[in-house]
Amino acid sequence: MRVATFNINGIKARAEALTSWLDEASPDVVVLQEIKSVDEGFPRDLFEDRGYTVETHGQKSFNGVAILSKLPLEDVTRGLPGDDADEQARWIEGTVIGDQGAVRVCGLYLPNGNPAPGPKYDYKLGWMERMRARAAELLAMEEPALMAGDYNIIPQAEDAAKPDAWREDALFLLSSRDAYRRILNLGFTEAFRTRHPEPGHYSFWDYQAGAWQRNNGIRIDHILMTPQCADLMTDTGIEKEVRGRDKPSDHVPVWVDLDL
DNA sequence: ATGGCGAGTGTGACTCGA
Repeated sequence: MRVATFNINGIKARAEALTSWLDEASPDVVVLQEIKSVDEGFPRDLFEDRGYTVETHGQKSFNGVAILSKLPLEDVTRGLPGDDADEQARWIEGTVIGDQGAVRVCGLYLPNGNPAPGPKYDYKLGWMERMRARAAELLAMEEPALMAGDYNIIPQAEDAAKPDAWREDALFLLSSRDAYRRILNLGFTEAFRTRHPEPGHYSFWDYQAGAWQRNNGIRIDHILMTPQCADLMTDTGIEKEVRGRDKPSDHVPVWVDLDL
């Protein structure tokens, strides 16, 4: 079973790029971020025609997450627990039933947080505290589960082409990395870094200033797995070349293969 | 990490993103 995450930066603008990638890569499960659409406006036919079950958690203009699954998808929940007043659509969960067992899949779009300091940065750190609570619950179940998405966190200097340029940015501030580390250190395994310890792998290149052409990227899309899930991992990768296609997202897909 | 972009909203020029 292949599970991928992809921040598509707008489902309407990315219909062609996303469907052509799905047709070629054919992942079993994809979590999407920044669909930038209400649920009623999501072009679900595009994906149902390709055999995917579609579950969305959208809002007008911004944010919005979704799960596409070719395998049975059960017990879908929307929203990150812990703040009933939070109206930003950034979290969705579902249980995917594979041939050998099930995995709980959480799709997330973690707040950017800029400018820092400020209310947006406070929201980011508060959101990460709530995510840590949910992550602890997932670990306590002692079953295969993963949290995949756009974390808006550069975990270490080797995850940026120019780390010095990000020192004061909400994606790389020490307090941001601390908050990420507190979640990871509960007992999760980050899929990509376990298999690819060397620097120079990125999942985002800005549209501006020739960032793609200069390979001025950052690695901010991650898949964190519970121990029971990590035991099932057979491979993981980043689909870098997708960034060089027509009308691309500024992010590329990141995936993990599970023996399920 | 800005000279340089792009999407959404909604038709002007703004907000938002990373």
